Amino acid sequence: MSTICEDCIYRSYLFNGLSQEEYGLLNLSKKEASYGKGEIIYREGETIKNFLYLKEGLLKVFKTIGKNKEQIIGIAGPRDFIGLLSAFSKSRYIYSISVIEPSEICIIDMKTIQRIIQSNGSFATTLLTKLSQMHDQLLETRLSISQKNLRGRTAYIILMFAVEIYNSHRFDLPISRKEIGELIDMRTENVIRILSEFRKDRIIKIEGKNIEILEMNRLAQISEFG
Amino acid sequence: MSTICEDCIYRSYLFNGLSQEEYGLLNLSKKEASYGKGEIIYREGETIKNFLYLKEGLLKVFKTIGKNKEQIIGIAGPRDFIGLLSAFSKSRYIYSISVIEPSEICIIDMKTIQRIIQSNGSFATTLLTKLSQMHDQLLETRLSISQKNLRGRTAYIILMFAVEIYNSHRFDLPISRKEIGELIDMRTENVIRILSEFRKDRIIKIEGKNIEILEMNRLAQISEFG
DNA sequence: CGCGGCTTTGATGTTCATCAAGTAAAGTGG
DNA sequence: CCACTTTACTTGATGAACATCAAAGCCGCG
Repeated sequence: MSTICEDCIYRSYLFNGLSQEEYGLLNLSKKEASYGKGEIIYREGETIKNFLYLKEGLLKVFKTIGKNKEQIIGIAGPRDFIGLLSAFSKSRYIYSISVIEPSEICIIDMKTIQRIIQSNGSFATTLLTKLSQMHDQLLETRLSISQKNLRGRTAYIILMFAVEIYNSHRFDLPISRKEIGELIDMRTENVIRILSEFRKDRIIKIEGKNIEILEMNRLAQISEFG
Repeated sequence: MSTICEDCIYRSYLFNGLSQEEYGLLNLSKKEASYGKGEIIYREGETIKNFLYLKEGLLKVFKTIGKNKEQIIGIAGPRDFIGLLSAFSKSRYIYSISVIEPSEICIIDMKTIQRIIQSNGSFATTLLTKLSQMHDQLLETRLSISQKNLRGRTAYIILMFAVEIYNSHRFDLPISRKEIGELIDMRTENVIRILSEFRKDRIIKIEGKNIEILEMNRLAQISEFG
């Protein structure tokens, strides 16, 4: 029950305006796959063969450092391209990807993408734009985090989930306290401590994984500089 | 006394294998400019009109944070593309660039680049690769720095200058202690303190701006972890 | 020659990591 | 399904790493 790319409601604008022939290539190459919580989609070091597009779900992009330690680079959500970061610069992935929430992924052969780049200049330009935007944002996030103190980082990450991922002032944290720490360079203990502080200060309500933001403005201020 | 791109000995491999017509476009559009120490090439926020290529010299890529505070993102050297980071994702620069060492820059109209992307798929692919590599390395550097303690960061930056920029175990630091701090997220005082430690431990010789690495291996170990 | 920015060292304070210890929750195998 | 093990969560106490403050010498530049 595979959708035809031309008619796909999840389709990224990246694939708008292709020729009939190019859509044909896409449909021929394209596969779809479902992944469950905790599954690894690929590991750092594996050869890149495909171009991956996340239709639905939530993923974690990370690196393994030493033993039992992970550095989380970012969270990928619906309509994100995955592995695009290394797809053109390396032959092997530089980060690993695992599933946070059940995900639907479109898989397109890299050779097909290469062929479309060759035949379609607008596609190439749009891809350049997309890639640049992703990289910009990742770097921006890192620079931003490294400037903030722990309270600022914690506020920042709560806002990220509320605004960018769930678009709601109330949501369930999809990751553990430990993983939050790995994402914003903090120890687990401090993530917990500061979340508790925010609760005591009545900036958020928090019960297990569930978070409700009570004072958006104060949170934004703490994130900005607190 | 402008060189023709086809014959340019500084030419990046990015421009290899263009057609006669495409070289024609390049030569028509291309300008060259010299900049002296301390000059600002462009500021964060300015509209992007050109594609810049550094033939010779050394530049500093940075962001202004608050008042009198800068975050240095990286150092650009010969054969680097400048502003490529924002060129495709934004209409305005997101970082500023200033000159550390006298520089020679090639200036090509963005429209010309766009036209070549349209007409030449290989060029598009190579550009995608180049852009990805630059971004990868920047992000990698940031992640790396954030994992290290201050001694590790200081060792890392000395090695970066020695290996990537000057390719020599003896060189003059092109930037101030303060700027080193802005590059690797440290206070000026701590940069100085740790450089002094390294001297006392006979890992480096240091006299003003001049640095000589005495124990490359120990420095590498400290950078790696310690 | 004097002002402002860079460099250096020492003293002090704050922030955050680490250690420890206990409870709760979630897998796992019999 | 229950006992068991592991992993996540939480709080407090302690110490190390780093920022901040202060003061003085140096250097380049108008």
